[in-house]
Amino acid sequence: MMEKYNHQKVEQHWQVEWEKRKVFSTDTDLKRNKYFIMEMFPYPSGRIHMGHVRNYALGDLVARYKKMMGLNVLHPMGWDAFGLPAENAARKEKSAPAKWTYSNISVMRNQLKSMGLSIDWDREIATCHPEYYKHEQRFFIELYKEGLAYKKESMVNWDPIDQTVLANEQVIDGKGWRSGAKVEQKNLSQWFLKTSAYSEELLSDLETLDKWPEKVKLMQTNWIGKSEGVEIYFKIKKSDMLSSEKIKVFTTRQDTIYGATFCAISCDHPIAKEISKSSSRVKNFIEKINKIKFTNDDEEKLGVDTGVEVFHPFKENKTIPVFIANFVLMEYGSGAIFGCPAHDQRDLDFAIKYKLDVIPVVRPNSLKEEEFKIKNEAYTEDGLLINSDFLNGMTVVDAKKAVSEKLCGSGSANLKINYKLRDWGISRQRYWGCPIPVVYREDGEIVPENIENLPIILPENIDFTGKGNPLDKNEEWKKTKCPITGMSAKRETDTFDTFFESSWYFLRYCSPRFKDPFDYDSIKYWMPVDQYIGGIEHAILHLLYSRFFTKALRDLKYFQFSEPFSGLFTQGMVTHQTYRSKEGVWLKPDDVYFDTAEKIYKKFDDRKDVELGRVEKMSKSKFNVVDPDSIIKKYGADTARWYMMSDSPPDRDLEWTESGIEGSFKFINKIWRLVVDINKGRKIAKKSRSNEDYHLLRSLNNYIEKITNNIEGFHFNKVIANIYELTSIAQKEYESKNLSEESLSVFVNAYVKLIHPIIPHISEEIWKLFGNKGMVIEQRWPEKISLDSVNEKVLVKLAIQINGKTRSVIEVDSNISKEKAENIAMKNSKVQKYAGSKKIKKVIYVPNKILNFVL
RNA sequence: GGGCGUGUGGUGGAAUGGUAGACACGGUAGACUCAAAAUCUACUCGGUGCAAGCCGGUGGAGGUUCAAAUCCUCUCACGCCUACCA
Repeated sequence: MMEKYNHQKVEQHWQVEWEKRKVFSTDTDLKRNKYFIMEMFPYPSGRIHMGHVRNYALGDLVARYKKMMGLNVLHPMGWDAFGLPAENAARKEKSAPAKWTYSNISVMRNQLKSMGLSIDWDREIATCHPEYYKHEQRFFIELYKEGLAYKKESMVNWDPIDQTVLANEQVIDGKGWRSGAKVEQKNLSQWFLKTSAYSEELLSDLETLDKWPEKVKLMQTNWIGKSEGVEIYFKIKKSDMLSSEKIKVFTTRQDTIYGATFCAISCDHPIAKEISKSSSRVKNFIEKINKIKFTNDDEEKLGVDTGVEVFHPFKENKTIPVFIANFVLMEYGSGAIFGCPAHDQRDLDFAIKYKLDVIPVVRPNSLKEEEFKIKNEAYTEDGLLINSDFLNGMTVVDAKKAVSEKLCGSGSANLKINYKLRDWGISRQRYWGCPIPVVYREDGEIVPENIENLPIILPENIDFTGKGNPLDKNEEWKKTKCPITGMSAKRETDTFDTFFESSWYFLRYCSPRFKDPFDYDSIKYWMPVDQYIGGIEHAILHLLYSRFFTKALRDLKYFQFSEPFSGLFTQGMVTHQTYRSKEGVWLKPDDVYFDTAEKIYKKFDDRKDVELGRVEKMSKSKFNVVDPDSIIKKYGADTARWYMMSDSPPDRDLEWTESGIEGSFKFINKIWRLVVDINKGRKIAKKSRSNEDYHLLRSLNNYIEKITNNIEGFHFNKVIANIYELTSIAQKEYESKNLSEESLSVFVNAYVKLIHPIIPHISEEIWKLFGNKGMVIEQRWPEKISLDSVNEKVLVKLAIQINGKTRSVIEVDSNISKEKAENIAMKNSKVQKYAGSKKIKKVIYVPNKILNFVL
């Protein structure tokens, strides 16, 4: 009886061996080409989940493959270690955030190691370590000095009971997630980074990222939101209420200026504030809007006529009313618009409600002017100008140009490019984050710390029993001196947004223990990252901030390149079936069973019917989580890795099924049985090759090519299919033919390398079983073996079609000529039957694929 | 409202203009076994036929082509992102 494959023993053995022999340690080596691959680093929540397993299995496959291709591979790992959960745990379990975080890291590090990843653990970093965050404090000071970091008033979500600032996702239905109190908007002075200074570059450089998914680039493009238009100044008709003389309005549809029947400004517009001082009607309206802003998110348009009027820029003596409207945003453009109801749906809705004029000024090309009427739908398409004086008859494009020229020429407008992208607010009123290195002096001055004084370390003696930010209450820590004058001062108690840490960690991997932020030569050698792999949920924020950071650090002269990640891959989620009771309560998979008689799922306890929920992303609240740790223990890391690659393409969602993992497990064991068998058999086999061997060897060559191409193309599910096929061929050939010792060894030696990137442990074990020296991971990726195959023709299947419909399949020599193929096909009975005496009009021949007779 | 994506067997998915359903899961039957598990073998899109085969078939309707899951037009459904961005 054959010994069963013991995955626990084997996997542990090779993990120890790899570590002992420092196989994955890397160093700068200018003589070799580098390959920098990394996956998004995890938040140390306590345990890894299946999403991590998929992410790291994917990356590890590529990393091992590239290493075997002879590249100098850097594959590091770290921890995104600051964040709110550590503080929540501190409040709940009375454990210090640092202690909680480091203990989670050590658990998760072991879990990741049990996956058998080819990580250079010597480069491990944790962002909560002062030796990491001191560098970003330095960046902040340098950015501040360059004017790229600044302070301004900004609204935050404020929980009045917990006395704390809430993140957007902590506000549920306008209430604090923990206290349930109604969330208020509070104006706080906060730190910002000037991402907007790089809007244009962030947008235009997307074009250089040809190894990024189009989808991600599109999402970033939309987020940056460039729009070209004009700022028009509307002169205000003399009014007692106002000191301002004009209202600045941004538009991209200056061509519709003759259709303007009102102007609208935001509630937060300075003019609105000024009017509200003298008009109680306006004041009441603004207060009402501010109240319903966060409770009522439906899009009802509300406005109030301010009584102020402005002059139309082209129609002499014609005035239009100025409204304050809830749909005009202060944060975009100039916080004021002109309303052209005929050609903007929002303006039309507003005009109908407040009985304002609707003047159509663009008509569709297909309709005459008399036929064209605006009812409840604004016309936003292209067309020809009407009712517009000197613009009549022009196209939209020409009219835009004509209006811009005339208005700019007279000084009543400027060309203007607007971006939706706003500056990045980085202040968080939190303890567990990187302290912002500035002090507030007694005399009111804000002074950045001296770089020599860094790091500003988080205090350890903290009290989490109270409300609010513990740093703010820590008088001892807050008390300091001005680094320049020595005058007494107080520390900034806000900490950085955790996206700050993740915006540059890839750079730190290049020289993780260097005294300064970066060792220039290391950065120059390793950067940019060749392949970055992670979830699509970071398509905008993390990836955009990292791109911004890279450009900002470049401008601080740390290096010369502009983009951090030349290749990006976004993998899909891991999903799982959900179950719910008739009452709609989520059920654990263990609590339900399949009743084979009734063909329905039922609950164990009360035998009631169970409804199959949707297949959804694994989440604790839906009870559809599978724990990687127990899977790895039960089936082994190779099985888990194999399953992660099988079935679904890596960019799509992968559905976790019990039968799927079982199937993978069976296959791993099948591989083992087969190679053990072959190893025994080869010892009594004939020595050298004969005709019988060629089918196996030719298949091997064929699959070396397929597998290599599929790895290069990230078609890992197809790689899996290829290996299934190749294994099955090997098994059949071995059992049915008298193969030689030489070809069996050649086959297994290549096979073991082909499977290595996916299932490295069993691959090493087979390598050893066959008496080889060293390790598979140190070998070169297999190339096709040379075959003196002259003695056997390569036969291919050729489909014979009549009028494009396949009627027969013949086997021919792969390099057969068209004429020869035709001759053979013509004798085919099927062709005789269908073609008969009919005339053949045309013959289409695609070598090795089809031969089509058109009748 | 806007943008993007996806629709192929019982299921996950192959095929990116050239034999639709590779490979896997599940299922059915058989071999081995006292029995079960494991393993191995065969079959598994629908219709029809003893069979060789024939017919239909990639959400739906048209079109281009010798040939369409693939390209074009319209349409339906689902998913994701985003949202009063002037």
